[in-house]
Amino acid sequence: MQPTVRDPNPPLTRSVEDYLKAIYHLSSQGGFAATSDIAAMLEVSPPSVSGMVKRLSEMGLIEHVPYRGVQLTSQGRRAALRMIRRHRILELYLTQHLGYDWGGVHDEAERLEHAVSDELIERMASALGQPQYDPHGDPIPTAAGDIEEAELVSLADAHVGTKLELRQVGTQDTARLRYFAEQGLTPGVLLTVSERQPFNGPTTIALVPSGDPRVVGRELAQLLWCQEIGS
Amino acid sequence: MQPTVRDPNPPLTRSVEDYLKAIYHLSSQGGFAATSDIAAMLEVSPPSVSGMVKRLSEMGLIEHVPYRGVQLTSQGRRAALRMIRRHRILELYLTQHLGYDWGGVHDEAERLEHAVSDELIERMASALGQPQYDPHGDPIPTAAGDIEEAELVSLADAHVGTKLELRQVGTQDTARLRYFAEQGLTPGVLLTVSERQPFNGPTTIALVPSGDPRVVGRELAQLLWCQEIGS
DNA sequence: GAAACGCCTTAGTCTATACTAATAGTGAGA
DNA sequence: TCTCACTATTAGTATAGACTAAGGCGTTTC
Ligand SMILES: [Mn+2]
Ligand SMILES: [Mn+2]
Ligand SMILES: [Mn+2]
Ligand SMILES: [Mn+2]
Repeated sequence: MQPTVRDPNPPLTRSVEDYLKAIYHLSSQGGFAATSDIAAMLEVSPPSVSGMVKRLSEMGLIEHVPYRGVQLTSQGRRAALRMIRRHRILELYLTQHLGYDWGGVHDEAERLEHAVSDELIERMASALGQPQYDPHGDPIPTAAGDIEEAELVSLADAHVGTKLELRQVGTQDTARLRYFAEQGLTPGVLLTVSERQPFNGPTTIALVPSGDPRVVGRELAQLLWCQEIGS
Repeated sequence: MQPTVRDPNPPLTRSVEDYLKAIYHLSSQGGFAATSDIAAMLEVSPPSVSGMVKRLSEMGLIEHVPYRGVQLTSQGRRAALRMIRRHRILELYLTQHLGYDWGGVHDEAERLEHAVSDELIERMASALGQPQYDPHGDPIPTAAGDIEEAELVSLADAHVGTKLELRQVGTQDTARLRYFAEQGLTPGVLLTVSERQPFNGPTTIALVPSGDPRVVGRELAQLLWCQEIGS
């Protein structure tokens, strides 16, 4: 009788699961997730992130390059996609079957995603007819862990007349980020492309649903990664 | 700017909520909940219970009489009934709307009860038509915290011909408890009263659904608290 | 190439909750 | 009334995860 052996594969905790999701989202555009960005997304202090990063890499869930950032291992990616599947199915189930609106649904899913069993998620998925998109149009990963890669287009390249959802802002520059925020250009915003001036000129857009116009120069437009909203 | 003031009313943790539920169930027959019974119910060690008991009484949720046991304060009772409402509505919703059977539903509810919002519970209750009983026939407390007191009758007093659910075993004696367990007489078991001998004689019952007969002497029958199953 | 600034990490602390080992109280029987 | 067996509590330790304060690394700027 040995003095208690540590379980080599303990279930992931709520914190761990939320960190993995944050890292997935922050590194989805191919790079590293920075400590301070993870901290901002999860509303914890940077040292808390450093501490968790150490644990996660010891668990084999992430790869850490000191002072650079982190990336998910394939094991970490699998775990992150599992949580994203749960989150998105929950959001859809709550809106479709329990009358939630887009607003309230995210916070509820953020807590429930850690408490539901795989069985419950699959029962909800069945009740929904094996859906592919959540209420916000985001793709739902399959139970096997495959996800439709969103085809993002920079605003500078988007065709005039298309309707877009702003999905990612491709800079970490504080001044630019602050400017985008002032303009109401934050991830999740819907817009239509009104016109574009020739010779690398600015793009004019209209925000949805307000209709407010914005004129965005080419340099900044290249930083705004958008997803076309299906018909 | 003071050095961080402790929130005087932090949300209850999952552990605290489960302790309160356990204490509620163990002391429902009017007495104190014993440390070792709480420990057994929650599958933790007795010292863990002593530790939690100290915290809960500092929070004003229980009253602790050292070496005797604990009882809920009215605040603790309110919190316990809130969890029981959640648990039972969840169990009913999962069976009615998502095809769960009696078996799987309890564990799922045991986790979800801590993660759902009041709003979600009330939406489920609405979808179920403000139900009064869970899938096991247990009464669902109202949102205001009222619960139908189960009218328990001891097997020694139950009328011949009635169908009963065994709800509580009114002893802590190990030998008697062991004997009851051998006989399959544990809380939750369904039975019908077949006959009773006169002059304080034994009661004969039939287990449901197996039909197996049991003959229970008066002394023991007085320890078996049952609830009549409605028509 | 040095200085400065900003981001990242380390060091040290705190809380909640569990555990084991040791001690103390209680009530049933001798 | 005393003893013993059981139960409860205390003491001490561990882990996850958060925090603040302090120090280290790298990039930008001159
Ligand atoms: Mn969401
Ligand atoms: Mn979450
Ligand atoms: Mn249950
Ligand atoms: Mn529970």
